[in-house]
Amino acid sequence: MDKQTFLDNFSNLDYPRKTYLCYEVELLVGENSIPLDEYKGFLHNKGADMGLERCHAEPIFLERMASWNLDTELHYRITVFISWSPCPDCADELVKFLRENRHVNLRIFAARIYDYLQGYEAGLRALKAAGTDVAMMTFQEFEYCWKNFVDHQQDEDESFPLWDNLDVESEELTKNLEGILQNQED
DNA sequence: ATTTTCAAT
Repeated sequence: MDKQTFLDNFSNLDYPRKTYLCYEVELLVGENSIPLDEYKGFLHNKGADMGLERCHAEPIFLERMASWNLDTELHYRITVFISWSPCPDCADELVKFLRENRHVNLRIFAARIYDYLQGYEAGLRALKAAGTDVAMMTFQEFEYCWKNFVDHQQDEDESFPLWDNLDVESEELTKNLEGILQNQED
């Protein structure tokens, strides 16, 4: 991914009107995990521009996961870094996928909480109930994505240019998320 | 004083 695209979209201080999703897959063998680089990448939602039907990032990702045909006899961990947390509908779709794919374990790190649509809290709780670890991205995850999903070309060692208040915002969002996930109402 | 949310004007 382009540097500026990453910084613009994953900043936890802004409100971009699009969503990027980075993903990677590990094969779990006993206590070991083996990265499967062939299933690593990123995507973004489709807008209504250019006549395309709009689609959130998650359905696109679900389609991609299904196309991998991961071996049902094996066990995988899929890690997702997404700039906006899943909306209620997408959360339901993810839960449905996880119910049908017990060999897949999902972790989601979100840069920001998408709290625009009603029922977003219940959606996030449903994901957690389905066994997904849902957490906010912290410096560690931002830096990890910077190193693993951003193109650096000549500057291989270019360090992650963190922004002011990254940690403050991340901590605040983490508190909000924990409150949402602990709440029993649905 | 401080919006913005997977666009559309």
